[in-house]
Amino acid sequence: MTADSLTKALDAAEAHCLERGEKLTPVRKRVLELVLEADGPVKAYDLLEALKPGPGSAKPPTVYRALDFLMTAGLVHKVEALNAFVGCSHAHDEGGAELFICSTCGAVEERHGAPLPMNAPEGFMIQRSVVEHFGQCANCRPA
Amino acid sequence: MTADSLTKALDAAEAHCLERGEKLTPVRKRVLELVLEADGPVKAYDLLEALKPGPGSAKPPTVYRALDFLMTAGLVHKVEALNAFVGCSHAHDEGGAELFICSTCGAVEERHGAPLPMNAPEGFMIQRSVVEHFGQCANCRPA
DNA sequence: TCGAGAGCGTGATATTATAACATTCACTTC
DNA sequence: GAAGTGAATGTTATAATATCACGCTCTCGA
Repeated sequence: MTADSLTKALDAAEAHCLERGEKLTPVRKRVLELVLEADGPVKAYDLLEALKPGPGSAKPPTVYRALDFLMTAGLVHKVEALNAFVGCSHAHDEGGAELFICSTCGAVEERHGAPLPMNAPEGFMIQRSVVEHFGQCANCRPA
Repeated sequence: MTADSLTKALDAAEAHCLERGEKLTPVRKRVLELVLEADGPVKAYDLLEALKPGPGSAKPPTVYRALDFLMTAGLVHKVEALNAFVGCSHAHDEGGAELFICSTCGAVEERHGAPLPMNAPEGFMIQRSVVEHFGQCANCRPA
């Protein structure tokens, strides 16, 4: 992501939060920036390290709170199978996304409107879905 | 699960392992039994507690090794979003299952042959998929 | 001014998982 | 049978992930 598009994404995120009546505080903004800058899924403790250059600040709760906020706002997704987080450039309020994660280069593609399962158990009411596909993206695919 | 069907499931699991040229050792069998007995997803450290009544044995690697073996054999699945494990009554060698987990009673339904995503990125080759749906099963669904 | 609530700092601790190395045991090969 | 081999397990320690609990400092409005 270029510095320019990063700035734009952060501005858009800020606007998105304001619409929701919430604030993208400096800590939250910095965490979102770090997640968006990364090439792939980022670990919470790597974010923590990256935040450290501040004074004594940056303990685990700081980064987990920011991530919770960003997830609730739909700006970041958690990759459950990796215990890692990815940025979501186009904020959306729906919960679920379908993630395609390249195991080689780490690139993550996000899709929405996943086809809902044809074969859910009778009467099962879905509230939240986790859908993560791991494999090789077009670039990394063996010839 | 009744004691009878549990016994049958364990026997079937043993046969399944033998077909694969592997052994369902006592530790592995006991872990599988505990997972199958549970009403829903089980945590690794709960299994560890349940194994303890043996002498000094049962340290974390014991249960994680057994779980790895059982997952590889297709006898157990990991629920990534919960860091928990569920038994799979009908062993199968394919990797992926689609899980429906009731957040109220903890019941887990498993389906295979999930509808594959219509909208995968061009050229993306899927190797492993994690598909977990959380919600209310027919019994727990509010009226 | 003052209370209320959100956000954050801080220290401690809980939970989940793996690394690294020693031991045991069944099996085979001499 | 003795010695070698490999899979499984035991054992100690530690890494990695996540949350709790408490208190401070703002801002905002009554």
